[in-house]
Order: sequence, then C-alpha cells, then structure tokens
Amino acid sequence: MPPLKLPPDSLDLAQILKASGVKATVQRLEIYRELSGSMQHPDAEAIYRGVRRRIPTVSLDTVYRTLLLFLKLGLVSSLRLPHERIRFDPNLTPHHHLVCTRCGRVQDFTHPDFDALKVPEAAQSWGVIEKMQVEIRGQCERCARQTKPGRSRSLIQTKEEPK
Amino acid sequence: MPPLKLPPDSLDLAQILKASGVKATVQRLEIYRELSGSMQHPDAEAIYRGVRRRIPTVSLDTVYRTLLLFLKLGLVSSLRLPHERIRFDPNLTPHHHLVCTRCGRVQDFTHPDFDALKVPEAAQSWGVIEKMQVEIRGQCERCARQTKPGRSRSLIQTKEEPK
DNA sequence: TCCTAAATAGTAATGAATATCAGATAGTAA
DNA sequence: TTACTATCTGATATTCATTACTATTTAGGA
Repeated sequence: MPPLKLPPDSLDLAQILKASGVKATVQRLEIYRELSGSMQHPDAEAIYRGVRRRIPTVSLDTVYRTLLLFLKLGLVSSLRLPHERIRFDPNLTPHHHLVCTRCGRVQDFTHPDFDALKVPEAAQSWGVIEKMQVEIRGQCERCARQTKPGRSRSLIQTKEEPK
Repeated sequence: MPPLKLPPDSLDLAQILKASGVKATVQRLEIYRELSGSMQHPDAEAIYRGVRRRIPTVSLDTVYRTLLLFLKLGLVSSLRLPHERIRFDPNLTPHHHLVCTRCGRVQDFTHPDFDALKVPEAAQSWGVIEKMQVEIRGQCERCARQTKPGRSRSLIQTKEEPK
C-alpha cells in the first residue's frame, strides 16, 4: 500500500485505488465524489447523507471505513485524527504543536518565524479571532522506527497513554 | 463570567475563579495543579488519575466539567475542541483553517506568509513530518453576533451541521 | 453559624467511531 | 463467459470518550 499523494480528480481515482492494491468499488468512488464536491469539510455523517441519495443501501460503517482508508492512503486529510481525545494545555503563551499521528503524543515547539505571523485580514473579516497556532503532524522518531507502514485501520492507537 | 486570560500561577487561581463568579473548590484547584504540572498535554482521564491520588473520591465527571469550565474561562486551551467530530478535507494543496469554536464550521484560507513557512529543524529531529498547517480559532461572524457570552457547557454545539 | 446557590459524586445515558461476520462483489484466470 | 477467491459491504452489536442527571454536599456571603 504505497503512499500515493496525488490530488485525484475523481476521474482517475479508480486507477489510484487499484494502484494502491484496493478495489475501486462504486461506494468508494461515490464517497470520494461526495467529499471532493464539498467545501464544508463534512463529517462522516454528512457524507453518508449525501451518498445515500445515490446509493440508498450504503451503510454508515462503509462510509467510515472508506474515509479512514482514504486517510491512510493520503488521498484526503482530516481536521482531527481518529481516536484523538481531548487534550488540555495549560500553556497560554504562544507556542505550537508537534503531533504524532500514531501514538498521539504532543510536543511543544516555538520558533521566531512562527511567532512573527500576523493574522491575515481575511481572518479578521471572518469573525473574532481567539488564537492562532501551527500544528505539525507526523510520526515521532519512536513510532517511525517501529514497523514502517501503518497497518492499523485507524491512525492513532491510544493504548500507550500520556505519562 | 468575564473572560480573564491571565496565565495563572496556581497561587492566585482561587482569586481568578472568584473574580469570574465561580467557586474555588479544592477539586478545581487540584485539577488545575495537576494539569499545570504536566508537559504532556494530558487528557481528562490522565488528569483524573493524578488528582485521585490526592482526592480519592473525585469523579471523572467533575474533571471533565472543570476542564471545560477552565476552557470557557480561557484559563487553559485544548488541542481539539469538545464535541468536535472528525471532518474530512479533500484539499491536499497547502492551505489553512479558520475554525469556529461555537458552530464548528471550518473555512479555508491561504496566505503567502503562511506558505513561506519552513519546518523548523527542531521538528525534523522530532520525527518524520507529514504536514504543517495553521489553525485559527475564533467565532465566525454569525456566531459572534448571537448572544455574546458562550453560555453552553461545551464549546461546540453540533446541532447545526455542515451543509 | 446559618443559608442558599452552586458544585460534587455516583451513575446512567449518549453518540461517534469500531469491530464482527455472513453474504455480496470485483478482478483475475481459464 | 464462467468460476474462483480475496476483498468489500451491510447490518448489527459493541466500545469507549464524553455528557447528562440527581440527590447530596459545600463554598462563601449574611
């Protein structure tokens, strides 16, 4: 399951899926079409509602499974990670986060370039800004060292918990 | 409940709470102490385990309620928001997010300054980087217009869903 | 000390996200 | 085309983080 990271126009999604060694089912194609046609960053439920208009028998579980598969293949991204629980941070001074997509651990970092960032005007007109923060996602060294390919269905295994 | 945003050394937390019109209970003080003593960005469960060493009868619900209260008062922040479900994003090109902490809606934005950011070396040595993204949190204009103070227990009301 | 709103403990409920498994399907080879 | 087989799907059950409920206790002012 090689990490293909092309922005797939739905045309060749079937090819990409096959090249990744998974089947190009109608459910998968429709789920991708539904997602790619939205600017709303929909959740699984919203995608489910949309897809069901064309495939009335599709199940919510298939939608979840497919979206997580797309995630694993790098065909889409997600705002928060699967299995990610709420973590709290007492540090109110400006800082940023390194988040491991496998173990979920978070590490702070700071950098002058990041502190110098100004909130763009586009955001000002969007609403009332509370905070701005950079998140870097990846795999911490420890996780990266372990079995290279992420075989699990979801991205975060929460077994090894903080502290 | 005025938004006091001082970084409270646990000494005056009691004062801050009272000034905010809520009671300074031992549970609240201990929960804050537990959180502020950690660099791990712990979740509610981890904080619960720690606090229970000193207050064996504390309940997990109290921990959750207290942390959400701290969030609302701006005394702590959270990595992801309460009630936030997984949202998917088909856009693989570099972009950033405006997230409304009240309705949960997400809007993309781009900005040359943000695109010019380079992954700092500190992050390179941390592990294998997959992506870097800026998140701006706040209230979208629509939500900001409504009843000013956030009265809800949790920060996101998920009733009004995407699309 | 007494009083009362607010907070807590204990527990039940909720709901997003996963797992299980029997039956259906895609893709291949003949 | 047909048959074959690993992969997928749909339906359902389950898990588990998070939130709600309620009787009881407590903080903090009178």
